[in-house]
Amino acid sequence: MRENGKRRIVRLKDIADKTGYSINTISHALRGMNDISEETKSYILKTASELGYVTNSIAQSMRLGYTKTIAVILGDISNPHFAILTKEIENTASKHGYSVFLLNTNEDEDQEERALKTAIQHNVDGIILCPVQRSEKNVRFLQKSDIPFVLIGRYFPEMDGVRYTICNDVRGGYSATEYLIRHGHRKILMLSGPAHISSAKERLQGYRQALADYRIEYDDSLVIEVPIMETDCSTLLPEDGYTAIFAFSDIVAWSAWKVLRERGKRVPEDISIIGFDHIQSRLSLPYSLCSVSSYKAKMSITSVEMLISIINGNKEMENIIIDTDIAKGESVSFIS
Amino acid sequence: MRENGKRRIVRLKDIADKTGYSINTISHALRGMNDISEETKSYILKTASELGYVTNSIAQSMRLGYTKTIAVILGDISNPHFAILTKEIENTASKHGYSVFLLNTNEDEDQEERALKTAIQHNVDGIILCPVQRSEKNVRFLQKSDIPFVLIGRYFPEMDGVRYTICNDVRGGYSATEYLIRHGHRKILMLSGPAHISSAKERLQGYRQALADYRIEYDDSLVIEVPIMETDCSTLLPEDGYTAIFAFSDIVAWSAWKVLRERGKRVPEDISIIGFDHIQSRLSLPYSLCSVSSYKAKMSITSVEMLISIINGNKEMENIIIDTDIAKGESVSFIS
DNA sequence: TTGTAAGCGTTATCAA
DNA sequence: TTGATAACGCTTACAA
Repeated sequence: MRENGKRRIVRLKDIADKTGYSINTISHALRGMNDISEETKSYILKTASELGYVTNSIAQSMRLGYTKTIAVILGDISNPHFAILTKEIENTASKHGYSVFLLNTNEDEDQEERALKTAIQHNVDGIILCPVQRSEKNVRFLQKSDIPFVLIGRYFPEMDGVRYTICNDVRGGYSATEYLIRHGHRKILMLSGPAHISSAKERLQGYRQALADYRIEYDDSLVIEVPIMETDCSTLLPEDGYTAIFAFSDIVAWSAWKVLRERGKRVPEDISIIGFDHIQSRLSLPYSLCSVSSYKAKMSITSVEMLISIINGNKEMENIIIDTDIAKGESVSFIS
Repeated sequence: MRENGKRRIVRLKDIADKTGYSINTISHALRGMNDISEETKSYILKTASELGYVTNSIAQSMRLGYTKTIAVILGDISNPHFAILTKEIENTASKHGYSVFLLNTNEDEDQEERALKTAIQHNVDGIILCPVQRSEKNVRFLQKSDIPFVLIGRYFPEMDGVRYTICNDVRGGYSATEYLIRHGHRKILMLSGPAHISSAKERLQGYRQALADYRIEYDDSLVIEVPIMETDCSTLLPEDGYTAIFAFSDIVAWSAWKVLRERGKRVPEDISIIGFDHIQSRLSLPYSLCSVSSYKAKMSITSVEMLISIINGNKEMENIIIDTDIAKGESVSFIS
């Protein structure tokens, strides 16, 4: 199959040579156009499959101007939350005939920039991006490049014309906090994400709003910022001063639970915990973490469909803000 | 930036027109070749970046015959084990200048076939595949297509010339079982994976080997096959007759733990559990599952480097079988 | 119903 | 040091 080191790919020309028809006829026949006689068509199809022909979409793209690929660019696919999103995105994209380039940013702005350039270089038709949000730079660059894109999970409130699919983080943060308050908690530790990330900021905002509504004084020392790529918050978790924790993500929540347990504290008897993302929707674990569920499948499907719609020239897109729910779990109890 | 609906991509020609040089000169300058004077070069580079030029790798591929892309095809990226592998693969690939297409098979042979064809269509330079293994069909097809590929995590013992990176599943299964035996267990339930999957078969083989070595009679009824895409094994788990469980994967192990807990059994006091994959290397969880650790990073890195080596024409590749270790956890105790 | 030729954006060959 | 031209494999407009 190899000739002088280079892989021999079967081309239209090979089928043409074999059948005696022209390249054009082969092309038309293979795409089932109705200007080729049934006879010739089936003869060509047979020969093509005998030779093991597959469309060369590189050449096709060259001619047609699109690649039927999208890029999915996010922080870290090994984070279950992103993994679940990506699964649904790939699935939906594939249903629509699109293939997915996967690129990690590791939440680093430079890597994000490189990822975006890689995507553009490969002529992807569109990009789904969970932005690092260190600054607006990379998204501005994207905008200028005029490539269709959709943000997922995070957005820039001040940027106009940037489409996004997010969940209602303010509401989610609010209901998580409210849920704890209704269980009698008043000293609620917030393990927040970095302030430059919109979802972190808005969950915190929801937290503060709930405190205010329930006339609980906001205490600065009860808000701790956990780095976004951190999986172990042992050094960050205060020894005491709170009866409940609201964590920015399930990853952080589980880690906090682990640290508490190592310190001899019981969950939920001593400390209640609520997380965000509900990764247990995919992962069957013995102990259930109470979590704000963000409908990952819906978010993924919406973002793909939104992107494809933009690719197809639709200018008037509504941003999508998906509802959240409390997924109850044993990590929260009434205060004793 | 858009003209009549189509995105305007900056081409070499645009830079040529702007600077007055020929396309050839631009191309050489941009690639830093030393047959262009420094003056012209820097002038061209400046203009290129002003216009926002990025290489069109589609056109480049067309000409050069390679795409600098690889496909990663596996069962389900939302499975943390695969997610971690994929993260490392993408990271390593990117270091070597390759971009990654992500394709899920959902452990279905037809979807696998479609994924392979999609990959080939997009002219990937190589494929990393965790095969469905319903049959040898798709891998035979791959072999015939002559595209470089490497299997990861699973292999076909009877197929010659198919390169793979796996962990030592027999040894892993053996040491897991031995570990339980040394903790006094003799009635060990094996929650096995489907028999057509090599890793499942070999872990089971290790289990049987260990039983034999320790003179424990093999009991057919203690081996249960859990479907590979199953995340909930509640209907499959026997009520009693065992004091320990060896699960094919951590996913299954955690699920079993959950079911046991729902049934009022304590882990490890009543039942000990050991899993496989050690996904807690990435995920901080309060309760630690004892698990066979399979060095996912090493496996991923090796598979990428192996693939790239094959792409570069290396014919003599050794298959890699990676060692396993027991990652201790509180889910196993001495029998009481 | 089928064939010819141009063109997508790049790189390589050869000439100036 | 720079420029003209062909070629990669495909689709499309037009010709036969």
